[in-house]
Amino acid sequence: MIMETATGIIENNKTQMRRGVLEYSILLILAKGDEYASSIIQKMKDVNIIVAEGTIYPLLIRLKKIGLLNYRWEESTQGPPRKYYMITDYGREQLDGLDSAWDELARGIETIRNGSKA
Amino acid sequence: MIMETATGIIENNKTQMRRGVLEYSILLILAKGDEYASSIIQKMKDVNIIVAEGTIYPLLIRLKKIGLLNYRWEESTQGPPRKYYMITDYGREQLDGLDSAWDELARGIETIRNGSKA
DNA sequence: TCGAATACCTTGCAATACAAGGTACTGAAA
DNA sequence: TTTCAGTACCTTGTATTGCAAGGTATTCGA
Repeated sequence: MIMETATGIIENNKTQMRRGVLEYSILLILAKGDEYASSIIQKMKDVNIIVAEGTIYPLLIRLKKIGLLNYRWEESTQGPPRKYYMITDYGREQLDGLDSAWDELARGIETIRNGSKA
Repeated sequence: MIMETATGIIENNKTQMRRGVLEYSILLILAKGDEYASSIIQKMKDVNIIVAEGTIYPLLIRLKKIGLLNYRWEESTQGPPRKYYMITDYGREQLDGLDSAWDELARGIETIRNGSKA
């Protein structure tokens, strides 16, 4: 049984909000250059979007499966080999659509926030 | 078995993005004035945030249960009585937190989008 | 009295984020 | 040469939750 506390509501919602943009931000990051899972997690953390490993690995596999991403193995001198993901042409197409979706959502929220008092 | 199609990916993600801001937008709407479920759905649809009835009713009940909302019954000349929801003081407090959470997320996405090419 | 419009609500399914736990490689210290 | 710390990969099980579908009740006009 999980208690819902004051900060819990906020935390919970932050998590919810993040969920919605997970795939979007991964594609955004990979559109700038190839990255491996751990570095994606780090880049997202840098902008306060927290993702767990258990989230990112299955997600990358899924995005690969539906053709948005590909990967290649690359040796590392600092540990085990890294799986570098890259975005496909198809992935870039889809990313365009997600850009629009995000803009639309952001506009929608903005409208509700600032809209006339009825 | 559900096939994932090109538009399906986008649609799916739009849905995902919406999910994250569902509670937030409900609180935003109710912070401006009392509304009943159907009118909330309509107001959200007006800004292209689509919500189903099966989503909103359980959600309003949940938000009431954790103290963010209250409601009162009001007669209608155009059908059955309406359950008008209103935001509580506690709800307003929490809404402040959600405002920040949204701003932070929007900033994060913006940074990833426009950040230096590295 | 029947249907259309409006409004409320519940059930069951499917999607999915994440905590927790696990494997394996490298390099350096003991 | 064994052990440990750091890095990187991955899987399993659980809990949450949005929504399609189905259901009840009220009002009003034909």
